Amino acid sequence: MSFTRSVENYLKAIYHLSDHGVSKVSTNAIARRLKTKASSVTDMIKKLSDKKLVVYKKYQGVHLTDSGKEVAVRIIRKHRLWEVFLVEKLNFAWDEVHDIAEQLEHIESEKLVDRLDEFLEFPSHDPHGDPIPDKWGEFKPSKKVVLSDVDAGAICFCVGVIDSSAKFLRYLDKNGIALGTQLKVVSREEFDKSMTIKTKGNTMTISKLTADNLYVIIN
Amino acid sequence: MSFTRSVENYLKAIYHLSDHGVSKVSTNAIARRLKTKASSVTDMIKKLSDKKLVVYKKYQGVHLTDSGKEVAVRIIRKHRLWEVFLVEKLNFAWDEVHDIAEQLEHIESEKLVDRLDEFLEFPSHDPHGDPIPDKWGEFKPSKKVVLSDVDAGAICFCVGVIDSSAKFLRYLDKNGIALGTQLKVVSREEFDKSMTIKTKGNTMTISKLTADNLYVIIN
DNA sequence: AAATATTTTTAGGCAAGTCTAAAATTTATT
DNA sequence: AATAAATTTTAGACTTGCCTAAAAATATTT
Repeated sequence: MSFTRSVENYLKAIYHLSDHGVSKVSTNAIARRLKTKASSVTDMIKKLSDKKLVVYKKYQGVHLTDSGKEVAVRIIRKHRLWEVFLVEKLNFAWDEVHDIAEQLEHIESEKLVDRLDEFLEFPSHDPHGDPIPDKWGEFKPSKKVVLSDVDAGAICFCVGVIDSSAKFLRYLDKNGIALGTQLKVVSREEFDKSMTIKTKGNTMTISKLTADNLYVIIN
Repeated sequence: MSFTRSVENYLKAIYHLSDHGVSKVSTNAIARRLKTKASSVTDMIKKLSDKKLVVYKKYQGVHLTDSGKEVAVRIIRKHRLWEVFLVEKLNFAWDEVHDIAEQLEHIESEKLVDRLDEFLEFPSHDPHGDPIPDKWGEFKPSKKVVLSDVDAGAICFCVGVIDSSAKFLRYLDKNGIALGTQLKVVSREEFDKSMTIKTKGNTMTISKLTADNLYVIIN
């Protein structure tokens, strides 16, 4: 099965808007996300419905069928793998890669995707900390959380920031925290909610503000 | 300037058919190459002409303008860089990469192309031995020749075969000749046109038939 | 519950790119 | 030079995906 770029984009949008294909999505929500008009969305939804990629009842919104979900997940897998490639291999910053990955995700070749996956050593998450589905469309269980929610003793790795100001990034850099940095939460201080964490190089205490702005994956 | 995929494909086809944009190309030749109908080609040619990418006179064929040539070369650069990536980094065979590169060549991002070029260490030729234009659209001077045309003393590297039968490829493999293999022509025998060549590993004599079927680039 | 506002759908149109069939032009052949 | 053959162009139609404007359905206020 091969679909047009547009069909793929609609399915991906619906997938994201429906919380992994679970709930129903309104025409307007799709239009907003794809920067198109509601009438265009209605047109396309009818086509998707004919192709059995979504279930549609007039005025009631849509939801993905299993095969629609499958297509969406395949696109997401490609998008995230390409993002890893751009950041890890071509030294792009993690905030530069989205638009390029948006194009690369439509390249058709299963062999290419699998080879890329292998080349990147089967990454479990993209540079934004979002999980990468495997070849069979399965997501690894771990999920992105804010560092301040992590219990003492846990080992995790840094996958993203909320505050992406130059100031904050510089602060992290100075302290040896970067994308992919492994860290262990040594202890948490009840009083001011600060945390002591240990990286490969050193141990340090960070403020609640810092911990609130760091995304990590628990190993 | 950004063009549709279709426009890019037409320009690339015309470039190849016109011997690097030099001579005029007929409607039918383009149709044959793009597996489309002559009438479709006429339609598109008019649009390309409106955009000043080709010069067109009814019934007289087309040729590329400078800006048409520029666009074509940019696509060719991308195509060939991606081919190198697929072969060198993702371990594709050189005869598997064309269709995938055909898709990748349309990805739009100058930064991506330049980073890829750097990542691949500025390759001068693709896996088929065709030269890769640089960032400014300039081709490196060296060109692909048949090994039997190379003078004694010259150092070159293998970039392709004419006979791509399994038998021939196996023979080359057995003798340590592969894509990218450096070799020096030690001497040429007038009598039977055989050649003695030296690779990193060993020195051997090859028949005229073999030398006739190997493409090399002279360093 | 009626009136109003919002959302969604329909109807009709447009641009890109393709097609077939027929007409125009050029090229080759007798 | 006239005719036949091949090439190229025109004319008209189709699909995909988008649009605007108006109508229909649903949701929200009063």
